[in-house]
Amino acid sequence: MQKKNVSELNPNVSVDCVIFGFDLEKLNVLVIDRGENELAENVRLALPGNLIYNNENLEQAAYRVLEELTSLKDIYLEQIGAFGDPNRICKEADRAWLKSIRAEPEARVITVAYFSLVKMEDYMPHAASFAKNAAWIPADEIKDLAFDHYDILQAARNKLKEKIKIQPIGFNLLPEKFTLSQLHKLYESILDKELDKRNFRRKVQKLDILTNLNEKQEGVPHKPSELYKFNEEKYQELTQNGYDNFGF
Amino acid sequence: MQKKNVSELNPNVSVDCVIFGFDLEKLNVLVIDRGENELAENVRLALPGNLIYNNENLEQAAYRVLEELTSLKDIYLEQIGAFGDPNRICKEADRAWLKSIRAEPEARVITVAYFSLVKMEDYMPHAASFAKNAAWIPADEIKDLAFDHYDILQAARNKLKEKIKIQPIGFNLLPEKFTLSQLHKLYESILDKELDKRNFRRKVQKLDILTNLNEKQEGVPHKPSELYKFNEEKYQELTQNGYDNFGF
DNA sequence: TTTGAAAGTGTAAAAATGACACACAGACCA
DNA sequence: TGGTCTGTGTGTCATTTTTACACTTTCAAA
Repeated sequence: MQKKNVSELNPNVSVDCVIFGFDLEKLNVLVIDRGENELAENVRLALPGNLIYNNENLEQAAYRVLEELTSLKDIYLEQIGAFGDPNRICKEADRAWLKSIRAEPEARVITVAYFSLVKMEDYMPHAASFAKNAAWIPADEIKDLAFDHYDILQAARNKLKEKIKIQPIGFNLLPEKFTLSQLHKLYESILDKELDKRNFRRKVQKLDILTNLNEKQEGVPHKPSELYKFNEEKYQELTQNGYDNFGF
Repeated sequence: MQKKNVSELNPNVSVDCVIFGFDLEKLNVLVIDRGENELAENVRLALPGNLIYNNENLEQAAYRVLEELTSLKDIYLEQIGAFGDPNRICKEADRAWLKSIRAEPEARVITVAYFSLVKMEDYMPHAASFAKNAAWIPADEIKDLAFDHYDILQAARNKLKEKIKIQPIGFNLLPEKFTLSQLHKLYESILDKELDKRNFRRKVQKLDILTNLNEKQEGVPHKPSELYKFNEEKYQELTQNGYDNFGF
């Protein structure tokens, strides 16, 4: 057997990324539009992903995919799990598309999915770096995706839901300065249920991980809201001292 | 490229299983002893696992590994995640061992780990079916394992810990009839902390998923305990009606 | 019959949760 | 300039949940 070149692509393992963003109204997902050619409407969209290189680990591969697409680094990233149904590449359109780009639609590919949380303001469609074939789509409006990516998306949403009950990772989706209402809406979007305003605020206050910036929103046609930022130091302090309950 | 035989082994993807058992005292893990030849003490033990076949999905592969080893079917099984560090096969002893069984220690293998929960009584060392090179080892006594299996074991324990806070999967580890004390000890083993006896019992009672069998332990040198069984119907009923809180 | 060992049981204080309604500040418009 | 619109921000009470804590019971074995 020939000596392997360690930096070649592994034909059997890919990573896919569910990249979440929050537009202060609802949860969005960054998807790739593969274009109209021979592709039915419902599978034009796919999650960004790629085969891994033999010399990188899975998480590195996910970061690479993310960075190649968005130029963003230091992003919150977490593994969802592996998806490896032998029939996950069963849609005819997917097979055709694969053939067009790498000519091995018969290969068994298992994929390891990651979800990442991005401040949408850092990667908006009008930015020069925004990939031409990428788009933010509201998570609720996605009805189908290529391959098994719709399943992966649902798994990602569930994982995010569970995770945010335990850790305040939601702050990765918000701008540096945000209002309590925005935070509130974020939790409602992720948990997919209404939360009582006053009870929500009480709970957040008790967590004691927000700093009031003593600034107000400007230009809004109503009473301006106070702005807050996430206080990472305080959070670290709390968790290191064994604080446990960031649950919602 | 030659036509692929779908039932061949995929050289790049394996599954490994963390099989938990509970001896009514502590949590145990089923490990494979690879024997003394050229292997340092700390890496003689490994998790059961194998390469996947190209025509089976990941979960099927995990069930296959489990059944090949224990002859057990219909076991609780859940994915932990994928582990794919390029250096996960770095220990010299592991490379030597791999060479001895399949001669491709250079191949990049990512593994998808599962944990499963087994009633230990169904698979005890003295049974005819018990694999000669397998052994139940108390989870706390395992200090190292082959490859990255020690990391996988820790991930499995964490996953189990999180899961049991949400769902009463612990019953998969107990015999059909069990005492509240045994259940109590199980939760303490998994959560790795003491739980107040009375508070624990009160909580369990409120879950209302146990049936009192109105039988007592026999032959114990102290007040005999009442025996209970897990009431699956009641559990299904509760969960389907949106009951949510099986937390500990 | 005594001893040892685990089973089983209740209460009170503190904390967390859930339900609920109105005054306020600014923008905009007539 | 006064009125309207819109989202912001705030407190309380009843209920449930959590936590901490100690003694009596039952059986086997000595």
